[in-house]
Amino acid sequence: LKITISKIAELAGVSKATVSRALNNSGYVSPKTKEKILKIVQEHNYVPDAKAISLSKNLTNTVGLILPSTSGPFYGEIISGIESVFASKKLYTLLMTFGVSESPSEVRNRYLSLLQEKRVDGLIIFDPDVDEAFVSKIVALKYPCVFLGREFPGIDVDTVSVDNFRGSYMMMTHLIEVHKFKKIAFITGPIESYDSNERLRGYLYALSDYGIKREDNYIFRGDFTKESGRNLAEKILEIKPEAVFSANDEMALGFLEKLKEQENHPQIAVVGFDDAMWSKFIDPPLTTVRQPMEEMGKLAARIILERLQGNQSKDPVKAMLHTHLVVRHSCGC
Amino acid sequence: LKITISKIAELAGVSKATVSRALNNSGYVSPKTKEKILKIVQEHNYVPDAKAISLSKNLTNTVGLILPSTSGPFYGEIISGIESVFASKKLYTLLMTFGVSESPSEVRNRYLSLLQEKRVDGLIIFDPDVDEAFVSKIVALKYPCVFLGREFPGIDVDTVSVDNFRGSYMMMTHLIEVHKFKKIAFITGPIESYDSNERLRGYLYALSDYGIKREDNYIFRGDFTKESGRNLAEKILEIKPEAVFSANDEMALGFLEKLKEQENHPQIAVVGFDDAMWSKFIDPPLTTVRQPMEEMGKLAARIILERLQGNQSKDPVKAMLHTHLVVRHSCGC
DNA sequence: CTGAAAGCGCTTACAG
DNA sequence: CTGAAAGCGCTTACAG
Repeated sequence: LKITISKIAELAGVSKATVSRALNNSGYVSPKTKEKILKIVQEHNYVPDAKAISLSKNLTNTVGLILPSTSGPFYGEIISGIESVFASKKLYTLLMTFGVSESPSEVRNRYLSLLQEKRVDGLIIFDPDVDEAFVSKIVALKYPCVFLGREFPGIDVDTVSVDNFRGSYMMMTHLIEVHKFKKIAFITGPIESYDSNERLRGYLYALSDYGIKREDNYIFRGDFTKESGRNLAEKILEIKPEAVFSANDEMALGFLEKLKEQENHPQIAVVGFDDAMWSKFIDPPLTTVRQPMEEMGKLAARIILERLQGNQSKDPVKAMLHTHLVVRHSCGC
Repeated sequence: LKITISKIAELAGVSKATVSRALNNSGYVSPKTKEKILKIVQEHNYVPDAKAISLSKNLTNTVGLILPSTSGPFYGEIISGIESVFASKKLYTLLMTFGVSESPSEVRNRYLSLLQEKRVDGLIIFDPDVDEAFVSKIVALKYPCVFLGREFPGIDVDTVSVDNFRGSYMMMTHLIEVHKFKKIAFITGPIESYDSNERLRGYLYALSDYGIKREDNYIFRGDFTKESGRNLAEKILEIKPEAVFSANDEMALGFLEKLKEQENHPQIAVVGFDDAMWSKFIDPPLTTVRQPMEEMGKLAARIILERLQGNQSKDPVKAMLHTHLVVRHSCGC
């Protein structure tokens, strides 16, 4: 019943090797036999089994894409960036997302095993909290891998990250130069978040560069959830800031909502980071920093592609993409 | 260099078959030899090659997930629904999205070939515009396949869809019973959209059931984009409706934005469909209909799983999930 | 230009 | 309880 290369060979009166050559345009095949073979292939609607090809070539033409569970705004963009370069190259994407109930180490073992089982030819990994030890472990496997959203200066691995520091700094420049704000509160993300720390660093550097004294009680610790922005609102209002810079849009929204619930609430500028899908729709439309997630996906895909095509030994790519200030009305503009 | 089952067998002084049995707990292996084998496996960090297993078992443990390019609100939810049931079952997801520049037939051939190449064991397909002929073609391949968001009553195939008709009808009930509206305009999607047509059908049935005369000039043809909602606004306002029911949230938003730009604009109820990620954040928060996308993903995954476990011949599952009315303020509540 | 044969790394009757 | 052997469906030197 099942139609294989042997059947085709038999029907065409040639060997499997010749059929293989005809199908792959590899080696010489006389035009006549080739034509005959292709005709039979057509008639029987024969398509070679990818599993067999994979085994004999030791190549799956598949790369694993690892993303956090969050159905956040940008994961879709990363995916489309990647897919747009893979589709034309006959490369496939094996998607693995984190389960909410899984521990970080379970997740990591799960995606590590994709490589160990040789189920994929390489990996694109967006794992915000991964540690250097694990990255080194992955790298030791010698498969093409690119990490997204993080930098590992000491490790010989490809990374594509986003300039959080600079984005944050630009936002501060806007608040300070355009709006003349001096009393600017900052809401951080979780203490272990690399992104949050970079954004905080941008805030602090800008203050320093503009000669504004840093006040530690202007810095509030959130956890990236909208709730935390809400809960912090009261305490933040006590210091009577001119502006509140939140390390992400969610917390900015939480703060804004709580703010609007106060009667006679003060006019405070509120800005965020991420440019979430809804940021432009809220009231007032949120001034924020946009991360080039689609570009990130595209670049990662191109890097993997190049590695797959044999440039395994080239120097690691350490790319950092620029963020863009998105000025809307919540800053007072 | 590469460590295979043969090496392990050699090191353990047994045959490959025995190693295979020890690893898979298939057949009998004496505790002693099993222990010895497992120890060596550990030491050498041996992980069997998934490609080889796939070939010999003719099973990839992978299912293809086909989604439109749109990084829309619900695709993320579908994915997490699917992943949540696959992760624990050692099933993998091959993700394929539509390229914007691709023709529908190119796209379909691309995902059809996943099956023909035996790259996946089954398919979960969200292809809003697929035609019956193609569905039949897929079905003929005899692989487990479930179609999302559409029904094919005449075809022996699993489907998981959403009750657009009922969702639309419920919305109308709300507008008519709670708000006593009679003059309700409707904005459709593209004429060929199945979803749009079902939603329109709900609108028309409700009118009829409540004895409200249907006025054809209350129905406006949009194309699901925000722009089309905007562009239709002027014409819609001419008929002075009490409420505008848009076949999706995007167009409702477009209409709302245009409406708010008019000075002294009338108080018109505006409601949508989809419960997009941003719908609750806009001003006023949008009353809409929520589709249970995560559930959809979960159910599809469970169906595929069951088919994969051998219940290939069972009757096709024709599931239709309920939508939920999400009442916020844009309807006047 | 073509074929026989070995190989990719597993699994699985079958025989003992 | 274990091993020898065939098989999964391809590719690819090698020889001619």
